[in-house]
Amino acid sequence: MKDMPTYYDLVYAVVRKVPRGRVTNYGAIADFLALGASRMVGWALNNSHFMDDVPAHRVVNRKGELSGRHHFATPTMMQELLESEGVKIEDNCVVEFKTLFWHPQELGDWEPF
DNA sequence: TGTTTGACCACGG
DNA sequence: GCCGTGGCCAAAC
Repeated sequence: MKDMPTYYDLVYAVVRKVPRGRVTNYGAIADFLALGASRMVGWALNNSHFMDDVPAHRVVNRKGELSGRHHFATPTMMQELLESEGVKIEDNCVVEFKTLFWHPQELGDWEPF
């Protein structure tokens, strides 16, 4: 683990800011953080497994599909977590994803720390 | 040190 | 509206 601040921390911070019962996608985070590469968000979330306060289950791909469910402890845990927050999941896709979609820019001015 | 891959997205056909 | 291709940056091999 590293202490030096990286885009990981920014991704983690943004994901933590995601309101409960709301979901976002990699592109939004990548665009908000100006990473220029959505793949990095996925990589960051991959390391987020070591974090407890990072609700990675609220992050889905642009299609609203739970692309990362396979990376969780159990493939169904991600869906269970989302449903537990009031987010309906059907066929591994977020129902009304377009409506439940949340953009980090909604925070306006935010502080990673 | 160069190649490959990765929880992706945008664009074009 | 679906499928194929390119691009993006970073880490692992």
